[in-house]
Amino acid sequence: MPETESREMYLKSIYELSSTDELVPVSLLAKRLGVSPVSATEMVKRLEGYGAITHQPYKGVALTESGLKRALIVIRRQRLWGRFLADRLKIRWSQVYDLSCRLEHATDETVSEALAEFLGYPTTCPHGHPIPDPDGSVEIPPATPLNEIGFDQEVVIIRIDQPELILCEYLEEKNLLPGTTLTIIDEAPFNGPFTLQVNGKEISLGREISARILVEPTPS
Amino acid sequence: MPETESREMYLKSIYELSSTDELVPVSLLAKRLGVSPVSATEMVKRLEGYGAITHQPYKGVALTESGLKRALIVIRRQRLWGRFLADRLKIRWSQVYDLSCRLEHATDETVSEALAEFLGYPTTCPHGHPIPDPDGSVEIPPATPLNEIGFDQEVVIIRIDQPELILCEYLEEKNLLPGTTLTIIDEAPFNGPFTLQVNGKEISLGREISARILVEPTPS
DNA sequence: CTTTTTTATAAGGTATACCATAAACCAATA
DNA sequence: TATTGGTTTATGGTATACCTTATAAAAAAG
Repeated sequence: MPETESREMYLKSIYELSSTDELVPVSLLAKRLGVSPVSATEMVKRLEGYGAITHQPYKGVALTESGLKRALIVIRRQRLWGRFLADRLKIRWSQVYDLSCRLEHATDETVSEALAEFLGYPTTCPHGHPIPDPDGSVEIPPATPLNEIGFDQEVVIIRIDQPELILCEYLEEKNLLPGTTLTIIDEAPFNGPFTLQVNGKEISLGREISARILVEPTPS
Repeated sequence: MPETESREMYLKSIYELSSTDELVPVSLLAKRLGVSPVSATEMVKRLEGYGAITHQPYKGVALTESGLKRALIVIRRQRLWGRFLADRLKIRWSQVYDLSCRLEHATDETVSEALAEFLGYPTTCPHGHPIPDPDGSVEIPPATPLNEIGFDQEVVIIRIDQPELILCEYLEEKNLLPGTTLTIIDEAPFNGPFTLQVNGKEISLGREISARILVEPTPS
């Protein structure tokens, strides 16, 4: 399979979207990549032909072993670049994901391994995700979506799932970054927003966003 | 004009090839980019339509003012990445040009300016070429092709023109890098190779290669 | 000045990756 | 069970960027 940027993006997106569920609906994939469902189906067939994914019609797609490895190698590169952009170049946290996404496709093994050494083999990206090994293996530290946490439980943000630009700009403004400590102090009815206590301030946060914020109880 | 990788490569190549002559023959451009003359002509027409280059049929192409600026911005990015790869990642000198060439297209202004600051605003790339300003302006320090230098004149290598992989691997092996001091001690007849004195050793070097090595007399 | 070489153009094709529209199909629900 | 809605397939189209083959035109060389 020739490694094009488009194919790498599909594999990466399937990986990111399959974090919760087993099968990723093609429609969801299409929405994620900003293409029509027809285009996504086309590409899904191509990737299936290459043995990178499996497709259960009307159900969704999943990465094969080799597809998963490819995805994780791409993700390793993006997360290494993420660290570089954030830590060394002092690029704004919210911009890092999108910018590292462009660099990941222009990076081969020589560069990514030299970069890893240069950075001192970091273990997580600026959004809190673990950086896979060069051979494409990761262990994902357990964490709980913020919307599943009860009241008055002090938690610390571990990572942000699917950290797109708009979400990150919002979180950056509210200072909800990995490492931030917070407590849910109220919950509006009818699936309304949570009220959080963060750095002595009260913040209102919608359900959808809070599902993307993964936390764990503070080790008190 | 949408900035595709291919277009950026054409503009960059035209710039690099026009260092000596005014007009770059389309055939030369085609050879440089590894495409057929027909394909190069097609692209030349497109770029002319965008106002990035001018084309004098049967003569060659030249960058317009805006095309030159675009080319120099791309070149700035490549040369900054070149410094990063060589100095920070310790990538082998001969590999740097090709690897930085991939990164240049994945870099926007935010990243390239942050990179410039991180690197401490270097003035030359690892091959000795000056790094253009962010607005696309350069001054090229004078230097003489090695094949135009007389005998027994001690010179120092300033830069390597068109530093492709194969050339660089050869030069790296022979230790002919920017900063190296050498003297031409002999010249074979019928356009045969030069004999150089480098680091106490004698080296034989062909004419074509020596035309790519730009030097200046050592300030003795 | 003619011939050869180089350069350009014309015509037809390939591959990737996207689009819209319409028809067929499955699944879940009313 | 029939219908609705999401999914898939089919068809035809776009854009980029490459290819080969062949012809035409200009430049250089004899």
